Amino acid sequence: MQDTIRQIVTQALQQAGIEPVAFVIEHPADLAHGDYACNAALVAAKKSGSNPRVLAEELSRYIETVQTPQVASVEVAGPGFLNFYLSRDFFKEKIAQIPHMGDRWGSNETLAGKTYLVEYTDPNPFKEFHIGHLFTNSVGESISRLIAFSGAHTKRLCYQGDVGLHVAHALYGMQQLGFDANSSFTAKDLGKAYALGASAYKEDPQAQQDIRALNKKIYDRSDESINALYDRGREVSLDYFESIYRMLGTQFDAYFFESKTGPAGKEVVLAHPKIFTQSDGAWVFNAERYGLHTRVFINAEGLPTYEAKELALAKLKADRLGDYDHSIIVTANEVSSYFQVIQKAMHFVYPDLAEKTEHIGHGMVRLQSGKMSSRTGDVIAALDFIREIADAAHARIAEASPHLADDDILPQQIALAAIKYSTLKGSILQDSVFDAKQALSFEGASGPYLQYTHARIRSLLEKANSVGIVPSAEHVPAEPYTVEKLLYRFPQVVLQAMQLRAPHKVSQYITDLAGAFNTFYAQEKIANPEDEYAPYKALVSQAVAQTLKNGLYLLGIESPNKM
RNA sequence: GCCCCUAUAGUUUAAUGGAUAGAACAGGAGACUUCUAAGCUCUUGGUGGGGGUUCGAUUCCCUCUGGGGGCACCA
Repeated sequence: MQDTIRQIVTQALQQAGIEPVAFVIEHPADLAHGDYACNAALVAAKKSGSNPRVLAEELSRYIETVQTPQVASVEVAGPGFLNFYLSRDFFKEKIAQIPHMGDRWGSNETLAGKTYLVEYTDPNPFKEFHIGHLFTNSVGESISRLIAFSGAHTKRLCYQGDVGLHVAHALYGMQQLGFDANSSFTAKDLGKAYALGASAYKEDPQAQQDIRALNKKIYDRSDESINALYDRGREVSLDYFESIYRMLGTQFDAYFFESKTGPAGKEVVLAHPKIFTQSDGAWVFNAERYGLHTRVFINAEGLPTYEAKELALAKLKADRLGDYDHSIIVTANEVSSYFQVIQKAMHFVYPDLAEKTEHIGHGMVRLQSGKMSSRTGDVIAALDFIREIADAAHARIAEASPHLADDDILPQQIALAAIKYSTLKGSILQDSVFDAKQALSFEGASGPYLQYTHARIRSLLEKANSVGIVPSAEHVPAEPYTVEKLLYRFPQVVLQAMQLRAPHKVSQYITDLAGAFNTFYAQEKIANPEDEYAPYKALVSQAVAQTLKNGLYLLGIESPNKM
């Protein structure tokens, strides 16, 4: 459709004797400005120094002579926009297609034949899985789904730090708490042990020495009892993470561990003595000449740092997953400046991989009290957080829909919707302040609001069916409903969200759509067998439900049929 | 101190240099009492300060102020 309009405008420019210009055709945010708006006259007038309004009038005269079944009319508005209005038939035909396309409605083939890797979540074993990981997971999952929905073969990856000083902190804490490989401890205990070890490291010089020694033993696996404790702790931690991934609806295709990237990272750095240089006994990459920071890749003790490991990880991904076209890594933006250095170094070491690597540094989750820190144990565990909101959802269900009070997955579905929506409702690049009160609210622009609208349509369609209404586009009212004017835009929203890595384009759009539908619902009786338009209203409702479901899917949110 | 990001209504936020800065929550008013009220309608209220570029700036540039992140052997 956009191409058709582009063609019409291009021809009009030609007939008006104007040189081709780069113009934009977009959906105006305000429906009063038509279905498509074009700024060609503004651009062309700027170039020639003429009056954009006059030029637009001239173009519209040419455009009016072109007859197409989809375009109903064109008008000049504002400073010189050309606003196109689409025909009744266009909307009717579009809406009729949506239920047939089902779960594929809105998808595109832009990335067909390509393989994309998306790495996200990346929790560290032995540490708590907190709401920051929840944030990264929501972002990464949504981006993965947007990319897959654009036709790419998408592989989800998770990189977990199973070695390093943080593990030594945890093991030290476990020893202090009296745990051994045979004691039964939980992931929660590990979190406590970590906090204990971390503060001891900071405050007690002796503990610091012990922890450093422990760290070395973990690396070289020289102590049987420590190996056993480590192995058990790692297993407990990873099992715990796995249960969280299941709950969140993320299924990873491959896992990578720092215990594997470490040796490879050291090797690759030492293999490039011209790119990395020695400084104070450490191997560093001097990135200052590129306007970045110099960073240590192998420390003075000969151990590879995060930077070296990240370098090796890129290679490891290629080795294990075969040839890929693009690799996305989603993390919080606190590591963004390291990433620039790593990517610069990668540019020399693995130029082809560096080309294909993209880092997305999303905003940080902040508590009202300030930065969340797992070092001091000042974190909100993801599971506690989800549980708290699920409890609130359960209370709401018991009150509003008592017949569903025994449904044991619904509260969690609603809780996750609330969390994921609040994560993805705005730009992922901005920091977000964690507001418990807002997270517990299921009203207004929220995940549960969208789920509710979807569930209500499902039940409405059941009702319509029971009174013999079969959705169809046979009889349509003269004027399209507002929801119709929004529905056909969905594929374009999805494409834009994927290209901009901006899931909030989707959340914003389906929120608008739900709002428009709720207005429609309040104004029109749908399951009314007497109404000649009832089958069409049912069809429109069906299309809205499908669009909400697909949109929610792209945000990683489930769409229960009843709530 | 240096580098990067950032500042929109009381709060959470949207807006490839374009149309009357768009929503949600909170606040105020209301309708229906008919398909799920987690809903609907109306309403109060906003671009941190100062310059500049432009026909046009929330958007680009400079500066001041506030917030956040980072600044080599943690990840």
